[in-house]
Amino acid sequence: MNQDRCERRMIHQDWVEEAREILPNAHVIKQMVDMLKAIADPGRLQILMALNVREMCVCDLAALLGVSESAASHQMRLLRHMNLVQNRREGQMLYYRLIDEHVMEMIEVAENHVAELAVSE
Amino acid sequence: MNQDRCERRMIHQDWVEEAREILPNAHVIKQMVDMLKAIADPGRLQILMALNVREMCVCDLAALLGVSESAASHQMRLLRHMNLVQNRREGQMLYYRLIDEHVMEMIEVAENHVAELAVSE
DNA sequence: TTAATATATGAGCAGATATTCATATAAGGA
DNA sequence: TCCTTATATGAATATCTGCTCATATATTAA
Repeated sequence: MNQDRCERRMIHQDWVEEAREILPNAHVIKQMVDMLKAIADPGRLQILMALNVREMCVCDLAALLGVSESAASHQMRLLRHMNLVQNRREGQMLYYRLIDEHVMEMIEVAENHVAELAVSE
Repeated sequence: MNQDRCERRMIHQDWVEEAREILPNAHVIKQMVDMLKAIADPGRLQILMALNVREMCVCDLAALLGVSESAASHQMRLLRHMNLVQNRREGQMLYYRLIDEHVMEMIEVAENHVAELAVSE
């Protein structure tokens, strides 16, 4: 098995053990990844950036991205389940807004990163 | 077509247009998403956090994650192509290290986010 | 109550992504 | 030179993800 071979070939066992100690547990890693995955999609990223300006309804977001309302609604469900957005009903429409300030912090870091890439190219 | 229906049903055309103006262009969005996707994976996230402590070789990283060296090498290629890590040869081994400071900024925000989730639960 | 609008949701499909397996390359030692 | 070790890589497979389509729910108006 590869697993065994790798155990035998592990070069710096002390480094690996130290790394294991500083790494968060599997549950925390999963929560971090879930949040990152929520942002790591062109559609959802644009939705989050748009909602940072003002709340919007599903049809607006669908029009913004040029996708069906069903597709937009699926994305909003995902963001809702990740506790990144909330909605407010006004008549027939649901207005979505951001509820998490960390998301925009991360998006800003990503923007800065890309801006620096552009300079260094 | 759904697309047309949605255009017809767009509720706040002015909001949508304003959102379009503040959104980065498609190329920038893609670069941001590529970077986020690179981090949004349990294996790569742990690799990046481990490399933040010290450089490591592929076999160490494979052992750390409990995956084959081939799988680890594929992940490293991806991170390399994203310009997030660099390697340095020392004899037969390649030592990988971080070359991007934004990645850890983002990972720290994600960590804080999860820590706050834990408090509010 | 019936019809229309706005959104939600489940199932299924298509495209993307990660892993495995086999093979290739690069360096060191015999 | 030949063998071993460490890593890289292409192809195939398996899993995941996002979209579409059909249908359901909730609200408003007639």
